[in-house]
Order: sequence, then structure tokens, then C-alpha cells
Amino acid sequence: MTRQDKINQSGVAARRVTIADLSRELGITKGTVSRALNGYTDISASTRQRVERAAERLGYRPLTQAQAIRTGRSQSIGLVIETGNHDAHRPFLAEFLAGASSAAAAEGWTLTVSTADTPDQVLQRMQQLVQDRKADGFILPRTLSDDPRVAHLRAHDVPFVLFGRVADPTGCAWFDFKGGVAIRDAVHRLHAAGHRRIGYIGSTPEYHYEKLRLAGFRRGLSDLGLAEEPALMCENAVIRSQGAEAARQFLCQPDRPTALIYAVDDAALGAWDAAHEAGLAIGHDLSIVSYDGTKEGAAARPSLASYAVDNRYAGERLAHLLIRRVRGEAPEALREECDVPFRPGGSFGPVRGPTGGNPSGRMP
Amino acid sequence: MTRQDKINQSGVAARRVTIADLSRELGITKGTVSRALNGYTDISASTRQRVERAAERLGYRPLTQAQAIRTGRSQSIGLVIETGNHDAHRPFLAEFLAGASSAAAAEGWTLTVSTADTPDQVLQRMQQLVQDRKADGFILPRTLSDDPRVAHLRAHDVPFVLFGRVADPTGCAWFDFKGGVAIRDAVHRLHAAGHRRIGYIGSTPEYHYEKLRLAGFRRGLSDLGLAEEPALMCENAVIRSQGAEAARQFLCQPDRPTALIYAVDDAALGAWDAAHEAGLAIGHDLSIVSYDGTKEGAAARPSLASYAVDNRYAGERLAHLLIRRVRGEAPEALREECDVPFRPGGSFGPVRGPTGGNPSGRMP
DNA sequence: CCTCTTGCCGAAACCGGTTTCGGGATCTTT
DNA sequence: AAAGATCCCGAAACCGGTTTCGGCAAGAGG
Repeated sequence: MTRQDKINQSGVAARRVTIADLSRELGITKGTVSRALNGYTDISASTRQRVERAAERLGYRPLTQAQAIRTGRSQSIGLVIETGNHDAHRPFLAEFLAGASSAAAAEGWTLTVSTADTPDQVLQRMQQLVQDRKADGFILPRTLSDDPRVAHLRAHDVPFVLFGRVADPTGCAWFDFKGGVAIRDAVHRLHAAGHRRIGYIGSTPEYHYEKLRLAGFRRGLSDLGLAEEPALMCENAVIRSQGAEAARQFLCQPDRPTALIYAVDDAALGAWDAAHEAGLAIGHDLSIVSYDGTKEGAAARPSLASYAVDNRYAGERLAHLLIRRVRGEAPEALREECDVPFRPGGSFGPVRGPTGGNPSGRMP
Repeated sequence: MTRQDKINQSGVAARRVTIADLSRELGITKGTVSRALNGYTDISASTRQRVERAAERLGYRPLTQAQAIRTGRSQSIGLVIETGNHDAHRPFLAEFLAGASSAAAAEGWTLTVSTADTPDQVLQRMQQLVQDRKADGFILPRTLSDDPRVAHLRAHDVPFVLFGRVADPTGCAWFDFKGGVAIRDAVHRLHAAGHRRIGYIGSTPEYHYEKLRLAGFRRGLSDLGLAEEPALMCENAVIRSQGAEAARQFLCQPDRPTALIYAVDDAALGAWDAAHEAGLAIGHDLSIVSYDGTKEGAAARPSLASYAVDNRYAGERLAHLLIRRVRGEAPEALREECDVPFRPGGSFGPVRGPTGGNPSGRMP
């Protein structure tokens, strides 16, 4: 009966409505209110409804911090980014965060972001976040085939979802783009445009996505009865300069390739440099297809044909999957793979004659 | 005397040490332990020391969630990023996060990141984060001269620090780079290299940094006794295409400028396009100096001369400042400004003769 | 009609902290 | 030596929730 209820003076930030307010309003115990809202079975349907309506009406939302100290769950998803590494993920970050954060917010969850300079520090940070209950689980971006984060979280029984896949999928949930399918498709497209000598320039082989893309390339070749030529395949090209160097190696060969497939856009732009040096015109003398769909690729001239990944969507899906994982769903039921659309570009053209000559190239 | 203390079976995740463990160990009340650790004055020096030593020895760290429900503070700094806007901040994000997160982690704080599509939604998200106690305060990136976020947070008495400055600094803490000083310095450098007709291509004038950079440009002109020519100044060039269009306008004038200063690197790269069209060689017929120090600028050929901002450092400083602000320090004492180093590049060269002719330009 | 379930809710402990209140012991003061 | 002020700390309430336990009332079964 105290009159302390109405502390809300106009203008002053309204006090939160607590579970006690609700119980007082309804003439019911706090405990009963809590059980009614949390799906306990020992609550009558009518009471549950009254409680839910009142909660809705008063705008009650439980304070996660208070819940957390009992339940151990804080409704926040953790994301630890390894910096210091080559920052290939950098351009995706903003879109990815946007997707993850909005999906999380839709469920009343939040996103706790941390960074670390080394793989070991990543593990430490995750450990600390989970001990401090600042994260109920993690999204793991840029998965390695054999990823120490997976081993660590598995051992400590912390929920997680992969952005990408790993060699041993036991107990893993994930979202991934079908990069292998895309690269295989690229081989088909190039073949259809007359290309027969197609080179592949991959990324870091420790990343599992690279294994899948390389496999997709091989699959494409065998689909079409083309032979695998080791001289036309390499890996470890992540940035522009490395992509350029790889292209130089291929282009100076006697029977040079007429098309190159890159695993990542950043490296693919190196082909512009190598082609320029060799006097070849991209899209005419040499076709390039890549993967990522970066803005930089689209801005190149001619523009880079690529498979365009929607990182915002990935963030959304991963946040959803992780939340469901934390809530107890089995990891096997939480696996999604998504097609990647081809983004045409001027770097893709039909093969031009059998010769590697005419180095000055261009022809209107 | 129960033996439940030692739940720690080997391999199982060790239980957190709580304040109760500590009080039991010391034969002291929970309350006393708490007061001892939180700087209350009614604790004897000897007791305080005993408590601190024991806390250290047992590795006690209070659970922020539990503290939060009483104190209202959760030791986390909020960052709400507006997406949907032009994503000019995109490339900085990863470095900025790395700085902020590591500085926060060093103090036991965490970073809660959220995104929003519109300015209104930004306010809503901040409101919610602070009501849910998921953020004790905010870092505000990309400040407008008259920023609605500042008004909102000021009105609701929520701590914040600016990345950048605003027109009315009342009650504001901030970290900012001296962009105005940098642009002024650019004018001086160009003047020293013989340039007399220098154009300025600014960014969106609503952002306060743009006002400062424009002011720096004017200051530079007046330093050197050069006249301001409206025909050689414009704004609203944020991306490459806009930067190119602005350059075209300037270059087709009878007495074209020999140098251009851009407020942002992304726009500056448009000069490469415009110069190419006009048959001018960047760094010879036309010098370009810009601001940001992006990788894309460094990768251009010739490379873009620019003032290189260290966004990781900015993140660190801002996290520090915000934490101190939340702890109660006056905003006036929390203002930092930082010089920006010049990054030389091939786009900067001495002026070449008085003529705008010789359109084919290059000369070994 | 009596016992046995079952459904449903109140009472109270609990989570891990913080903060107020009051009082005993020691030290000053007169 | 008695009275008052100070120094410290224990006791207990509190924050906003969750969860266990037990019992009353109504329905089922014999």
C-alpha cells in the first residue's frame, strides 16, 4: 500500500517494471509469475494468460542480468575476432555485424564483440567471456579445417556455431555458403565460353573453405573431362600482390591458361597487374572469375566477375542458429548451406583464338 | 562444514569463486569483503589488505551481472553503428573495434555492439541497451555538427564520448584527430611544391569533421596569402564516383587547378578516373593529397598521398575515456586531440610549368 | 464416503553481489 | 573515571529474478 509505486515523475526516466510490480498488480507471488512466463507446466492456463496479458500491458521485460545470476545465461552472443592475422575478413565485418546484431536484437539478445591478436588469445577471451557470463555461446568466423576453437569449446561444453565448416563436423552447427558449388559452376561457365585451359589460384589451405573450393574446381574439371594440371593450380594467394605473382607464374608458361579462377576477390585483382605487365587484356585475352563479390572487384575495370556472398544474411542466420543452439537444440538440426549467386562482370569473356600471341591484345 | 566446496573434479570447469567463498575463507562477512574491495572508508587498512590478498590469491573477480542488479552498472561500453547509411566508416571498423575492445578488456569491460538502419533506430537501440543495462555508456562515431544522439543522451543523462567533435561541446567528452590541422598542412606542402591553384573537394558538410577540414583549408590559404576561389571548392564528395565528378568540374575550367585536396580517400580515388579521362598524369600534371590513409589509397598507382589516421588508437583512447566518464569524471577533463601524420605518395609532386596544355602529359 | 492423485499456487530459499544500520570496542576529552 | 566521539565490522535487508518444496483443493477411483 505504500505510495512508492509512482516514482515516475514526468520527464524523469521511467523506472523499469519489475516482476514484483507484476505480482502485486495481479495479487500473485513472484514465483508464480516467473513460472507462468517461463513455461512451467504447473500453472493453469487461465493464470498463465492473465500473467502474459499483464506483462504485455505493463511492458514487463525481465532484466537479463538478474536472470543470469541464477540461470547462468545472459542472452548475448559472443564474437571474437582475430586481428593481427591477415585482415581478409575486414570488408565483410560491417555487414556481418549488421545481420547478426539485428537478428539478435529481434530476440532480445545482444552481441558482445571482442578481439584478439593470436589464436591463443582468442581462446582465452572466449573462456573469459563465458566465465563472466558475457556470452552464452559463440559464432566462429573463418573456420580452419582443424580449428582449435572448436576443440576448445567442445571440450568445455560451450555452445557455438561455425561460419563455414570443419573437417570433423561432430557436434557442430553451422551456416555456410556453397563455395565449392560456386567454383564448380565457374568451371562450367568458362568451359561453355570455350575455355579449356583454366587455372586455379586458391587461398590459404588451412581454411576449410579453401579445401571446398579446390574440390569444387577439381569436380568441375572432371565433370567436363578436363585433365588436372598441377602447373595450373596453386594456393596461398590471399592479397592482391600474391594473386598477381601467381598469375605471372601461370602466364609465362608455354601453353598459358586463357582463364583463371581465384578463390578470393582480393587476390583476383592481382590479375589486373599481371595481365597489364604481360600486355593481355582482361576479359579478352584472359578471363577472370572469382569469389566473394567485393565492392573493390565491382569497381575494377573491367569489373570482376564473381560469386557474390551476402554477409549480412550470413550474420542473421548465424545469430538465429546460435540462439537455438543455446536453447538446447541439437547441432545436427542446425546446419544451413546457401547458394551463392553469380555476379557477371567484364572480366569474363569467351576464349579468343588458340594463340597466346598478339601481346598488345585489345581489338575493337 | 558441508563438503560441497570442492565440486572441482579434475577436468570439469572450475566453479567461479564467489564472494561467499572469500568471506568464509577469511572469517569475515560478505558485506565487509564487498566494502573492503570497493574502497569504503570504514574498513581498516589491515583488513582491506587481507581481503585484497585473498581475492588475488583465489582469483576472485566479482560477477558483473550480480553487481549490475544492485549498482545498475554492467561494465560494458555500447557502440551502435548506423548501417544503411553510406558505409564510409566500413573500412575503419575492424581496427577501431580492435582498439576499443582491447582497451575495454584491459579494464575488465566488454563491448556491446549493435546496429541500426536509421538515426531514429540508433536512438531506440541506445535507449534499450541502457534500460537493459547492457551498456553503461556509448561511443558515438561519425558525429554530426548537431547530432541527435548527443541531444538524446544528454537529456537522458547517459554517459557518452564522441569520436570527433560537435558544434556545441557542452558536457561532451571526445577524442578527435586534428583533421583541420592536417588539411592546413596539406595546403602548405602543396604551396611549397609550387602549387598556387589548389582545389578543395570536401565531404558531407553535416559531419563536423568536414567543417573542421574545410576551415583548415581556408586557414591554409590565408596563411599563404592565397585567395579563396569558390570555383575551386566543393563538398559532398564521399565516394569514388562523386570524387571523380567533382574533379571533372574543376579540370575543365580555363585556369584549372594543379592540385586537389580531398577530405576523404575514397573520394580522392575518383581523381584517378577524371585525370585519366583528361589525359593528365596524377603526380605530374595533377597532384592529389587526401585524408584517411586507407589501404586502397596506398594501393593505387601512383599511390595516394594522405594523412594516415590510426583508428585502432582512436578506439583505445575512446574506450578509456568512456570508462572514466562512466566512473564520474567531468567531461571537460576527458578531451583528447591527436595529430595525424602525413603519408607520402606518388600522387604528390611539384607543379609542372604554367600550362594546362600538353594533355598527353607523361614525360620520363 | 474415504483415500489417492493430480493440478495449482504460496512460501521461502537461493543466485552473487551491494548497501544501510546499529552497536561493541577503542580512543579522546573533561 | 565517566561521557562522548571514532573506528570497524556484523547483521540483515535489498536488487530482480528463479527454483524447490510443500500443502490445499478439486477430481478420480474404490
